[in-house]
Amino acid sequence: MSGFERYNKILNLFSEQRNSLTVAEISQELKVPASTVYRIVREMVLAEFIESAAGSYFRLGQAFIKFNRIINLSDPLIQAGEPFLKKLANENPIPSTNILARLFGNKVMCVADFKHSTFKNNTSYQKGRLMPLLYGATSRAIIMQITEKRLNNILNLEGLNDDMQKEIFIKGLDQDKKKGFCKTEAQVDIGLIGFALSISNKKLGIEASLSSIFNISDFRPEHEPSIYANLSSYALLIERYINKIFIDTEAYHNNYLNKD
Amino acid sequence: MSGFERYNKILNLFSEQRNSLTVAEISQELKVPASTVYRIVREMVLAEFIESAAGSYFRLGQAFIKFNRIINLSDPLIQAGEPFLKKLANENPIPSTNILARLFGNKVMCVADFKHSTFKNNTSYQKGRLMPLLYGATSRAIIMQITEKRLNNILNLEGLNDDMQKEIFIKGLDQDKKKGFCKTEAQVDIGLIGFALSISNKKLGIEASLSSIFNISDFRPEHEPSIYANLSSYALLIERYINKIFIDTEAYHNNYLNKD
DNA sequence: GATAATATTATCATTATATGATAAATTGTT
DNA sequence: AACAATTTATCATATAATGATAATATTATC
Repeated sequence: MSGFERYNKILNLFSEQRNSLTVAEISQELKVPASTVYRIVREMVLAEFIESAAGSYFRLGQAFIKFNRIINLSDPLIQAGEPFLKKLANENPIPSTNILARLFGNKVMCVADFKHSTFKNNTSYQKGRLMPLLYGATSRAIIMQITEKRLNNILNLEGLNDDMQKEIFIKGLDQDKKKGFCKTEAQVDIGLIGFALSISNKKLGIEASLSSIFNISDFRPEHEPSIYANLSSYALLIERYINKIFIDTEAYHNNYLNKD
Repeated sequence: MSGFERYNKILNLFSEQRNSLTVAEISQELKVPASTVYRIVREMVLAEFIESAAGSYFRLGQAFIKFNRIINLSDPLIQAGEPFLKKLANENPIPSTNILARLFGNKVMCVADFKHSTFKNNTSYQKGRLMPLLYGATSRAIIMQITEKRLNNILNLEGLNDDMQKEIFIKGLDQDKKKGFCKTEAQVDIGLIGFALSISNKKLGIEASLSSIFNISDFRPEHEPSIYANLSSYALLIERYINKIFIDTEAYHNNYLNKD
């Protein structure tokens, strides 16, 4: 364990379920002596990446709130996409949750979401939550974009090692790719149906998706055309807006440099 | 530069204004050779704390979104306070922004906010934003809680070195402490008036404040009683709820341990 | 599409830092 | 007040970070 990994491993012990830990627990999990963990934790407390909670427990620190805000204000995907999620929700024919997601290691992470007030369901998708890579339209619309080689690596990491199964999965993806959209039923949450389209920007390295999730009980086949129409027009709008941001940023940087 | 500080210094170069940087820029700012910066940045990119953007720029990474979510779900102050902010906003006699804030190093950070739909003003206060320590009711209601010694250190860090000025400032704080609430006009944003109360929990180490911000143009003296009534009842509610969370968490931990 | 300019990675001897066992101090509990 | 648990300090040793330089890779320019 060395470098940033040393710190990251500690941070990654924290989760939704286990949001506070003692030094003894960290020490046990990482098989590192307590004296060493104390030293490392103290450093991170100083930087407010960790904070001490009651009863010798430690929690994630406020620094994450601070940096999260900067990302919200500056991430081109969030900036470009978030304003449209509400509009998409309002134009969908039935109650929906609408999601912008992107790759995060070998998982998919929701980076923006808007749930319509009439949508009654606790979807798994929430901003910041990691989702499985192999299930759900949201994820499929992302991994259908990446190269076969990378996909293969990621699939292995996710535990899909069987060649037969892998081939089936990739064939399914290829079909979705041809169609240009993804549709899955109850793959992530039972009772829900999801539709997704890819969003990408090569220059910015963005491999993302826009998706709408509905209750199966609300859904009728005749809704499908308008769902696709909405998704595709907003996906296009978001891609264009991302491009605009990219160009503006470039201009800003050039300007900044010239002033030296 | 050593330990976590090495990584933290790089992260802290990113800001709302400067949300992407090149290695050359980082190298210049920190006076560290580019070859070293490349190595460090690569590590952080791997951990997704930094990500590469277009044109050899780097940005803050998605890891912050992930950890921010865990904090939102688990921070006792946010958990206890956030649900009440909307209610407070609805019960205030005039349009308002309502804020939960706490100490963050020698600054004050907003950790939750709710702006009423009728409140038309871009307050500086937004979740994750660092605010000045010496100005605004929100900040005063926090620093009035801390010990004289610590306050003195923090005031020095904030550049209030003059003994005379310091004394005046502390006397003003003491008066607010006696009154039990803070009221400031136009100290942070012109055209706004703020009211704040302290929120604390010793066991959890929480030193925070609950505040309501209004447009001066909406405000009439006859509103003041109900503003105070609302703030104090919600501050009390939030403190009690924090305590409940504290007790529940303790019980959970005990339960967890007994199962071993 | 070749060439020049930038950006990124690799190498490696030197220097600096992290490690962890132990002891000491602090804090919390009964 | 005594005891247990948590946290900090110490220090010799092992390990990792540093930065100058060279080698690639990527991007921009003509």
